[in-house]
Amino acid sequence: MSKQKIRNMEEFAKISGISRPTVSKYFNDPESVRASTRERIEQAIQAHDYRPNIFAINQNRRSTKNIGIVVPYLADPFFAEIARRLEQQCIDAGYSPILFSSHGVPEHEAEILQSLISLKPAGVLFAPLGRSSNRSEIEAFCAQVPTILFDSNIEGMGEAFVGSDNFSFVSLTVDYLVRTGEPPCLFEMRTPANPNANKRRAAYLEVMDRYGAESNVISIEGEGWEFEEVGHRGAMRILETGGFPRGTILCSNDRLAIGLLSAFYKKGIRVGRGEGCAVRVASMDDHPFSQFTCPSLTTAAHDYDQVASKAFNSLRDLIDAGGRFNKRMETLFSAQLILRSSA
Amino acid sequence: MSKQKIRNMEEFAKISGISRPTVSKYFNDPESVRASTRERIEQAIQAHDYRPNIFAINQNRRSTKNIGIVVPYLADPFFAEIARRLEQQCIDAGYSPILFSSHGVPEHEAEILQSLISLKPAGVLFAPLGRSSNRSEIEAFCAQVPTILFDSNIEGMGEAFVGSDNFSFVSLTVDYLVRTGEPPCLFEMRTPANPNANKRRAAYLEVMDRYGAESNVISIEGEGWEFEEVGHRGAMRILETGGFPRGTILCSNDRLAIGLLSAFYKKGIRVGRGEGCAVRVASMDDHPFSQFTCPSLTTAAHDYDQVASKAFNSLRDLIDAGGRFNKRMETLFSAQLILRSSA
DNA sequence: TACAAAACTATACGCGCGTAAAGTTTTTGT
DNA sequence: ACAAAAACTTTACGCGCGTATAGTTTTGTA
Repeated sequence: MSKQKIRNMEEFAKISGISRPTVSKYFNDPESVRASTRERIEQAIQAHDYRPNIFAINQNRRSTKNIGIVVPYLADPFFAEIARRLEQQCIDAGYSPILFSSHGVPEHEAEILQSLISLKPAGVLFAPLGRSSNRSEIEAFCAQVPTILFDSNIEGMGEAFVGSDNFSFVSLTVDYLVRTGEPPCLFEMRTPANPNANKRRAAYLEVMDRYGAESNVISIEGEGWEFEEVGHRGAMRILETGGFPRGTILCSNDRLAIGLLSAFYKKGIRVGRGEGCAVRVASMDDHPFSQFTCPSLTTAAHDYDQVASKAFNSLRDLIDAGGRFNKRMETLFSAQLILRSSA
Repeated sequence: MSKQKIRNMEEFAKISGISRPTVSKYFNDPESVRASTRERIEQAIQAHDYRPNIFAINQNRRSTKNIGIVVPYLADPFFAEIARRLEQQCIDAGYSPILFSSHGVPEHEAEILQSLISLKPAGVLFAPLGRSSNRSEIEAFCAQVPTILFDSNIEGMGEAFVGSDNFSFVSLTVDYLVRTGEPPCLFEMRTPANPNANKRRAAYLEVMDRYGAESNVISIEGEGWEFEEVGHRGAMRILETGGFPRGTILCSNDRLAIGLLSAFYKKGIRVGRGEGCAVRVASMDDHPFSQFTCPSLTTAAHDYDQVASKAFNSLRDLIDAGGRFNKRMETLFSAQLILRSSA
């Protein structure tokens, strides 16, 4: 540290012996000043620990170095994980990520978008709630702020979409289940919050058809984002009223599977591919906890890193392109089959 | 909507027919202007959808309406939950919460604090990493920004601490286990990230002593915040080298217990209080997923709502008091025993 | 050594708002 | 109905920085 605290760039410029406009130039892009100048400034920064006032910087700029990251439900470790990767990408590239969770509530989502506009972000990485989202609100937002959608696609919204190829999730798992046993029934929510679930259902029907197998969709009731609870309750009801129609179940997502497995456990029904197992369960997402379910969950994994990288790079391109793409691109990454004990 | 977009408060004032200083006064506190004036302004807001420039507002203010929320590891649903409640409290009180996760990395934590200073928050709700935190960094931060610690206490840091009473977690669970069976051994990490773990160990030793029972602490190796993984690996090693010393295990936290239970499952050892169960497991935290473990986890629950409310209200008091308390207060909430199937 | 290009300095203005001071209008209480 | 209080309007300045312009110094090159 040193004597007195510096109040503003004027003072800092004086102390460092460089003119204010040049100092300003440095903070906007250190490479834009002569190496010797850069050194002197950086020495002064070290010595006096000065940072330009972020609010004054952003006041005039049409856009800032902020990047908004919006996820639908942060208490879901899947989103926490993907958000973590996105944050890191932003920081590495010199942006300031600001993280928001809609907490499963459409009104929160809309409010988040509203306040994001005030923050004049350079761009936004946005995973919408899906079905319950306020479409017109999102549309208005995307018209104002360069936005990349990820995870949940909403047709036509944002300048691009980056996510996972739901068809590959289903075909990989169904293929494996058929190859090693029998075609599965599908365990899902009747009114899923997330559009991926609908795509997975459609994929299931198509894949089963391709195998010439009869499809069998079990749609359970339940609203909201507490999927484990919904899966558990739904499974309990089924187990108490005749049971599942097949000994092989494909679960629409891992959180639902966690609830399903806990129901099987409670009923004393052994799940797995080994001896003495009554039922096999596979699922989709490779949720961070799916490794520790009982039994551990055979699942199709998102490529977290690829999705995060591609989403961020797309946003970067979008920012460089001035906020608009000629064509809305959709990038889908294939799933990877993770074989564990449940199927 | 209406004709053209309003650029600034000057224009907005003209259109609404109120002078700019009065409009400014309104935005600082709607109650501070005459009801009739308020109505005219609010009508104009509705009509033209104007919001003052947040950066210009914050530029001059010594502190803003921002409240920083910092948690050590957001991929842990426990912190996601508590963060959600804190966010809501902030919003309800008219503040803008800004959420950060240290992602288990001390350097990130320090950087977060640095950038928080730039945001001139009215206050910060801070759950530090604990052992690995950079103490002097945190100390310097707390000297500049009104800060309330929660969840993890670091002696002397921040103006107050709000958390859970670790002793009650241990005494409740041990008491129950003793009453219905035998005194437990303690399953924990040797070098826990979080200071609560140390308090729980101390409480365990004290409580066991009080019962005249011999304590037995099993400290497993492992670093970082992937507690499930650590718990699983640690438990597997123990099960493969002689097994646990007692048939009753108290786990230092639920995430560790999730790993432990998955190890028992893998080894075909039945956990629970019922017939044919070889071992009972209880734990602490009431992690959002502990309901869906196999078997469901008997645990001591945090009072999420109380902790969140008290932490926020303390911060509010702190802000009202000008950023300093005369005395550093520590508030601890007692645990509540949640009986499920594992013990 | 000279000379153009690059990088700098000095000066000045504007951004959108907070806020103070002085004067004017409206409201309130009696 | 009237005075005091409250709320308002007008005017003006400052915050910390981006950025434009014109002039000066440094750098790279021949």
